[in-house]
Amino acid sequence: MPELPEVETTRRGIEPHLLGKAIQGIVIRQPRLRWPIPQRLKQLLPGQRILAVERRAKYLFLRLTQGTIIIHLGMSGSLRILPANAQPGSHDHVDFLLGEKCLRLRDPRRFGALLWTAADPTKHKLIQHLGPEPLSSEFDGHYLYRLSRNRKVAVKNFIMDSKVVVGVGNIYASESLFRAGINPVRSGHCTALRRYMQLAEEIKQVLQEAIAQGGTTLKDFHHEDGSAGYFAQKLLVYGRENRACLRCGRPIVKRVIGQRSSFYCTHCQH
DNA sequence: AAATTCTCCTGAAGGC
DNA sequence: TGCCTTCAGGAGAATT
Repeated sequence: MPELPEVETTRRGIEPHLLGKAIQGIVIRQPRLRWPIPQRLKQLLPGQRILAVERRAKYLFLRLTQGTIIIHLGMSGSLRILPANAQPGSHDHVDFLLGEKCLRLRDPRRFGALLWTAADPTKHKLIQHLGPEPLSSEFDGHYLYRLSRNRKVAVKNFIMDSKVVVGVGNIYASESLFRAGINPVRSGHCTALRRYMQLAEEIKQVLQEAIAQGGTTLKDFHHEDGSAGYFAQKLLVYGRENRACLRCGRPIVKRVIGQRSSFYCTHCQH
């Protein structure tokens, strides 16, 4: 399930294969993703060059000569660079043809999106209301503390709210809360500044470490060449229900918070 | 306004 | 072995 580190890993993986390349065409085998893939891309794309490959939150931008392609990988999406004639599998929905190579979008669960905009993509309706990037200087403990004053939701839900901060999905929320010693159920407004200071730092650290490891491969995530990420081996609480807490040895608890499974240590996290 | 619930979809895993 | 059920999950939309 691609979270921010996996999307950034994907971006870094595909970027060198795409920069400056001309798109010769697009093959859409299955247009029904989260939103229909615009069919006019078939006319729009041929001849355009890819000028930049950027990321904002979990969205990827392919900046073209005219306009920008916006891609979201949903929870099972992946992008790979393949020979143009590679046989497509059943969930390989889209190919961008780049001469001898192609950029292929696979998304078995089809929660992802592939859109196009002529305007500034950061002003796009899906993008413009997003909170700050977690790795930016704008995001810190003071910021979290300030925004949380009237929020009664669990701190885990609070940091997973993309209007608060982007890119903190279920896995990394659990991990950063464990590292910061905060019980995920604790309500946002009952969490002190010094706790938010540490939490913000742990979020930055866990995301940076995951990017350095090439992302977390649990089920669906693979690199642009099909290889796996290694951060799963560094997870301290996620998926470790009933196993010993790596700090105190007591069993890790699994509980559903806001419709999402959360893993934590009731002894180490308050 | 904030918080919760619903929804999209398919593969994996568990029960019988 | 195979069918059936349940679960996972990002995030917008709908609802309370």
